[in-house]
Amino acid sequence: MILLMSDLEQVLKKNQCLAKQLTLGNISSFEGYISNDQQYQDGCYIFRQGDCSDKIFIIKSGSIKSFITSADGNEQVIGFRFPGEVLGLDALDSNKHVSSVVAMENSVICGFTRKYVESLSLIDPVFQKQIISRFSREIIQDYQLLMLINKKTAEQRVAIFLLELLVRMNFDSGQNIHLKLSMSRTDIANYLGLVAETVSRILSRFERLGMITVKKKKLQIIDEQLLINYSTSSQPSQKTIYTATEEGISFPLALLY
Amino acid sequence: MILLMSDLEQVLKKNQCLAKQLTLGNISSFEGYISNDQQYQDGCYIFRQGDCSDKIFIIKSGSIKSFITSADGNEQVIGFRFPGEVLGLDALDSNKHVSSVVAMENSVICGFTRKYVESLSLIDPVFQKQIISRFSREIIQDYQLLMLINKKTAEQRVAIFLLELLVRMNFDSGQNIHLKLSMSRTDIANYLGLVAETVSRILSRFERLGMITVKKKKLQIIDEQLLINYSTSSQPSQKTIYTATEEGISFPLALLY
DNA sequence: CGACTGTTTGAGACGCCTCAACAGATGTGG
DNA sequence: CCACATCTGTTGAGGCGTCTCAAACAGTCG
Repeated sequence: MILLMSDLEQVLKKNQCLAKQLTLGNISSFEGYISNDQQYQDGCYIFRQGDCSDKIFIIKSGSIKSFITSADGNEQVIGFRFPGEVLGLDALDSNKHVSSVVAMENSVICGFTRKYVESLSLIDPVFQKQIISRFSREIIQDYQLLMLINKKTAEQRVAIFLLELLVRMNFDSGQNIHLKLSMSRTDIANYLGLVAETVSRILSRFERLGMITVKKKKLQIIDEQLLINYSTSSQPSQKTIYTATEEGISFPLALLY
Repeated sequence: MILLMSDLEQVLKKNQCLAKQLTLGNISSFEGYISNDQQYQDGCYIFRQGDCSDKIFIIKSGSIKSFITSADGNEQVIGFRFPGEVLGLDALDSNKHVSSVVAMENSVICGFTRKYVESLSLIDPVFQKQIISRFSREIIQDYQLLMLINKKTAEQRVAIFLLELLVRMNFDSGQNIHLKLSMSRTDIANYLGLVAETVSRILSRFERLGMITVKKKKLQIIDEQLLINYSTSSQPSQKTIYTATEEGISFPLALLY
């Protein structure tokens, strides 16, 4: 029994690093403890819906989209993920992925087996807490997306989407923020429950209104406050207060609350 | 250290019961290991959005709805839950509920503290596995609801909703199934991204077509196969195959795949 | 250079929402 | 017991937001 504990304690050391990694997104300095570290080209699949797999993944660089496909071939984009974020939590029930994940640009992603995650969770309370938090946040994000699609107009959805991108990509608020839309108009539309034409029209409208400039995949935020106003239904001139939380999980979607 | 382990082993016994409970939904026979066991009247809140709490709950009898409220007062029904299902997983990130949960009829619900859950997870691999599976399923359910709202017509949504109810309430397939709609038309509509009038109209239409009968909250399924056909977009006469999974997590929503 | 994909813009159609009126059930007070 | 209010659910008419369809343009690749 004592032998067992000493074994565990060895693994524990590794864990706390992984726990930190999950917490801080400070990924590159924990190479030694990561099993697979792999580069994916633009358009390559990390995994596909139906794949039997017990891995979860953390994005180190790049960006990916995840989506589910229905029997009739319909695709539903579930979300876009950026460095520091986790993939594959949906497979931990049946060891089968229910979504597909594809790189939107050249990306580096590392994976952990389910067994690894479970073992670490059993040993390290901090790591366990982190995993549970990740799950919980994933659920919260889904809730917010649900309300976005169900209750907001097309304009509001696009405005909120842009604001979400801003914080997910860790930009500071400020004037003239440049960001790259790594996903296509079709993907954005699908994610927001719209069609590509509607997204295009609204982006053009926002540009005419002086809120943004768009040129292909290059997007510049000119007037963030105006964008925030557009994202809220009623008062276009009210001040919106950011409820700052420990991590940038959902600042702009938090506008929904 | 040995003392510690013996302490843990004591708790372990309890755990495996709780693990079973989570697995099988065979709830009533594990009274001794459940902390709080509480009765809620129709319309009473189990918890409210914003409540600081670290509890998760399991429904023993009755039915509940969970929803989130936006800043402008908009409500979005997230889901309906029935006996054996879990509530409150969204609070395990920040120890603050992001959704509200209210009983739709007199219900019995028991709660566990986060600490309890975490401790058990650390000790009992089976329990830990169960908790992770629950999280994973919650995410999968959200994905499916997303696709439902984003990609299906109003008729399909209602058809799928009825089929989902059927399996969630553990009815066998068959002719002339009676079930009770414990939620209001407004709640159904909100859940499906519609308005109450649309739901009412579609239910009436389904009745005219001989698929169901509705009288207030009493609903009878006359022709389940026809309902299944309606839930799929294209071919109204194709045979739909149920992919049977271990537990009734999402049979009818699985029609989406 | 042509073929192809992704994006933009316009015109028209349609599905669902909005608004309104009504019916049925339930509860309350006289 | 009835009159009245209230609440949920039903049904109809009209309006609007988004989709559909179509065309043109830009960028990329062979």
